[in-house]
Amino acid sequence: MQRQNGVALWRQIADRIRTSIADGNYDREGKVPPELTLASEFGVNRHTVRSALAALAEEGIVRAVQGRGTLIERKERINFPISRRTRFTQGIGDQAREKEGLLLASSQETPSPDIAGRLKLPAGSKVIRLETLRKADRRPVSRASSWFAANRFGGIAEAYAKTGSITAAFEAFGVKDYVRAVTEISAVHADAQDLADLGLSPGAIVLVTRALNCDMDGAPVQYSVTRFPADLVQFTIEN
Amino acid sequence: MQRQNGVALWRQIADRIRTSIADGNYDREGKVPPELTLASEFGVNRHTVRSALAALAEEGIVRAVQGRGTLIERKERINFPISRRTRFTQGIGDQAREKEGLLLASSQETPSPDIAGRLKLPAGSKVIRLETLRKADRRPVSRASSWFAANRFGGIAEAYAKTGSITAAFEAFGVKDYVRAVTEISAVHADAQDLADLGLSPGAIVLVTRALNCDMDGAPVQYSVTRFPADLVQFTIEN
DNA sequence: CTAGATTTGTTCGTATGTATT
DNA sequence: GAATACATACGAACAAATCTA
Repeated sequence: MQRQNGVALWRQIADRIRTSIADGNYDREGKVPPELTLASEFGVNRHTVRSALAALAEEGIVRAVQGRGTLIERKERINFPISRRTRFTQGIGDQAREKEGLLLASSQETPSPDIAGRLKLPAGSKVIRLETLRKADRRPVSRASSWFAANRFGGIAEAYAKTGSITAAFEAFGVKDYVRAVTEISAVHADAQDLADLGLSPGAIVLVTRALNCDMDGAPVQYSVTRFPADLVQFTIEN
Repeated sequence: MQRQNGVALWRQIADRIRTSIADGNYDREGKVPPELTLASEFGVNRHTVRSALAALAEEGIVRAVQGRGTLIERKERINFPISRRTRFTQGIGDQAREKEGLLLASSQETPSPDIAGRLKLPAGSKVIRLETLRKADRRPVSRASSWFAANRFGGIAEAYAKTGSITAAFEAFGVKDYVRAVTEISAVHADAQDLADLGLSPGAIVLVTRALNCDMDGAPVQYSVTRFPADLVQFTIEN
């Protein structure tokens, strides 16, 4: 365990305990080992372990009870399958009881060269941008920016706001079906926006997907950049 | 930019600049904006920005030159395609000149329930574990633990050590072809092992894949957990 | 039920790292 | 580079809640 490298010891330890919980290492007992045990395992003071556990308690992952120990409140990650037929709501399935899709903002704008290229738009085209937030069981699980060709999908913001579903909104525009063409996955540290929107703390990890959806004629209909809290989400690709 | 959250300001800023570089935001100039510009952008003191840039220089990402500015030395991420026919060496393709595969260690052991289940092994079976490190242009790009059924692949460690390729090693055991059945992707903070093996600094992000390969009869032949430095690697899924 | 062992909660003090001016 | 304020980390000791024999 290193010191003096810009990341506080207690946060490094919090990260390791969080991973251990997600990996199911403490499933037997349903609680984390005692503070003194963890302290000697990590070779640090008990105060440092306590700071780490306090951070995890803040995140709702554990709950400390005097005399009993530190109980695990929430452990598994939500799994998102990625396939040709990726659908957000279906993907979550029954991994969460309450599912919510919010439209944060929408606007019409001139696309960046990158986005125009991905959507194969002719020069001078406009796009509609949707900013959306998805929650599962009250917790934010994704924050997406999506772009659509304005001439084909004018008014999609209203359709999404009404239904809370991209699939339903597409149907209103005659797109009965669509498929995921490409997905890029990377991971970065949460930025200020992520901290606010996804309710994360600095140093948290965000999984970023850049995805292109096409209609059944192979024409791009949606390009989106979605950010997921990495401690809550993983992806599965089945071939 | 938040303080008091376990991650030093200079490291948060280093992370953001690193991401900006990887996203190509400074491609125009080939260098990072002046320290005073960055300082006012992030709302911090110039000393703090200097600490951040010093850390990035330590990682070999930038190089400060007095009078000229802070030049970008290395920027793009390596892209790994994930598909039914995922092959490591082919995947890198011509994104790197020098490619290297090292066998760090190998052993025969009793599998954990998780691993026995993934490989569909009968109770009491043994497995062979391979610890491998891959480099591209001298930099470590992945660190893998792989498990194989011992009764079918006894001696695969030697075959891998000789060829540096799983595909070649499989051929020696009569597995002419294999396919990727499932890939799980998640992201965590680098642990002590990652810091050492992948040459990362604390707080760095590691992309973790858990992959199952099957032979053409659909029988599992390899389960592996691979860790990639997130600032160097991204994944692409084409459907 | 009591007594002792376990485990978390709290309060001192001291030294070092971080960030600003 | 120096001075200052705050955050981080360690150590020792004791208090309070819970469990166990």
